[in-house]
Amino acid sequence: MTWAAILLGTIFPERMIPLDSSGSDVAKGNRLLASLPEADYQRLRSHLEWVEMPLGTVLYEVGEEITYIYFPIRSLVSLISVSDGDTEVEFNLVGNEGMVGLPALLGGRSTLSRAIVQVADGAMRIDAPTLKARFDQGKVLQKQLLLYTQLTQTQTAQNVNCHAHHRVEPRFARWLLSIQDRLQSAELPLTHQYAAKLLGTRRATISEAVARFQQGGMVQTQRGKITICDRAALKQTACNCYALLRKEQARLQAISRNL
Amino acid sequence: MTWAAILLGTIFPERMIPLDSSGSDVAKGNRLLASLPEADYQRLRSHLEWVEMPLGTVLYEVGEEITYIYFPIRSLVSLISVSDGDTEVEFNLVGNEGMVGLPALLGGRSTLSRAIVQVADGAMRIDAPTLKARFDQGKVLQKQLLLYTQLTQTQTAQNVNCHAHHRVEPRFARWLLSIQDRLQSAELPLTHQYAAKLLGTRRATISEAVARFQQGGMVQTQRGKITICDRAALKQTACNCYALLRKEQARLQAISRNL
DNA sequence: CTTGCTCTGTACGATAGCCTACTCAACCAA
DNA sequence: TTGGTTGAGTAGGCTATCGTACAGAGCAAG
Repeated sequence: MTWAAILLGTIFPERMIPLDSSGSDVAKGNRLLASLPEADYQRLRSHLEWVEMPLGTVLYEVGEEITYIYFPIRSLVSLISVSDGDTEVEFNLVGNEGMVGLPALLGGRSTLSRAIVQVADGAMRIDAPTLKARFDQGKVLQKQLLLYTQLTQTQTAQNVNCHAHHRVEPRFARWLLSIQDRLQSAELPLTHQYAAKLLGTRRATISEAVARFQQGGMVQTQRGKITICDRAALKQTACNCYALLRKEQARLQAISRNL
Repeated sequence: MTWAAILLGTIFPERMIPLDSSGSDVAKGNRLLASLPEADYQRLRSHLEWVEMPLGTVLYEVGEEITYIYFPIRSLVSLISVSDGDTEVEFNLVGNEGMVGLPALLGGRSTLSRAIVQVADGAMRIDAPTLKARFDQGKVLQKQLLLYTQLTQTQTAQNVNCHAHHRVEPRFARWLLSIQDRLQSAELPLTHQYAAKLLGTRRATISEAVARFQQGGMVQTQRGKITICDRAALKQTACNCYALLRKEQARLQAISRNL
């Protein structure tokens, strides 16, 4: 972001929201923002600012006060639980369907997890206290964000089940699918090392799974990139956590739309 | 519950709240209720009704509308995620520090999990729409329940980590400790079979772990019962998820008290 | 074109936890 | 006392995954 843009942003904050090729509001690229009632959205709009998020950016750290809330657009953010030193796992994945920074709304200010950019691009961000103030007014905005809270809770719970009962291969397949859903692209920029870390397993195990997927014609790979070729076959391989969560997400979003 | 009690309850609902030996309100045996501002609590009081909960009672089922919200007292409720047929895992454990039925407040009405009584005794319950109406008024009641929501989210996320990285033995040790915390009793009524199901493992694996605990003098066992003898040693064996969550729980409860 | 770094393919031994299944012990009811 | 039921100890073979490790391949910078 240039200094000019920052200055413009200060004086005319809405100028900071870039327009996409069709001239429409890029912020609507986040489906959670897009689904807000237009009046609520307009009230928030001037507080939203576009930020670029390079790979590996830490949006909040364990125990650190959350100052901004992010609505990813074409980017992907992993929520990671850390226990002993370097043992991490992803327990939630946020793309254009959600937001990062819920603990700020729930009142805890910080949390035991880390939010880190897994696929680089941008997000709309908003000052946490500002959004919290709107949230605390109740109304539809609050109800929608609470439904999103329930969705993340459900996803996390399903991940417990998945880690307890499902083998790496189906879990990995599910994970690839859920990334594709959030990115709306078949090219997933990830290294085996990184995937292993997020899935809580070894790199070698991931490499072996990738090899099998490739043999089955489900994916193609290049260095640092996995491209999904056969979504249907991958769904067959994935555990049914995938289907269950998709359905539940649809249900909750339907409630959200009818508020 | 006798018919007389039910009738009394209908006419004078507060009569259904039993008094403990010291003559004080049993409902305060639930710490979440006890921590509410006295005014909020008094407004809820007449809607709260005491229920006995035998072992195995299902408080809500997968996909089923949640009609009551429960505040356990001397009882323990497991929240269970189900995927394929009979593969289950506990992703959260609720005792006198919490409540069962959050999805009713968050707006989803139902959820993908099951709530089942793991240690029998009682609970105060309230009609879900009634509590939701109070909740939707905002204020301190809402803020406290949202903080509790964050706590459960954190616990669930930690469980993902725990299942991904920790062996059965430390996980089991942690689980025993967290049960004791919630029951405030060293005698834990559980069968190996049941523990195995909740921890997502085999009965034999639990039996072996119990044998080792017993050899180390940490627990004593009788048929269907595990008694904790040496809490300190058990803490040594448990993974540090235990310590992490205890600390976070204390932090969130401190915020809650100062609202 | 070389150098160096990161990503990936693959291998081998070790093992925790799985599946199955049999036996014995505790408790309950008749 | 007896018989039935449920909980607990234990065992043998199996395998997915781990830990570690090494070598080749892609890519960027000099």
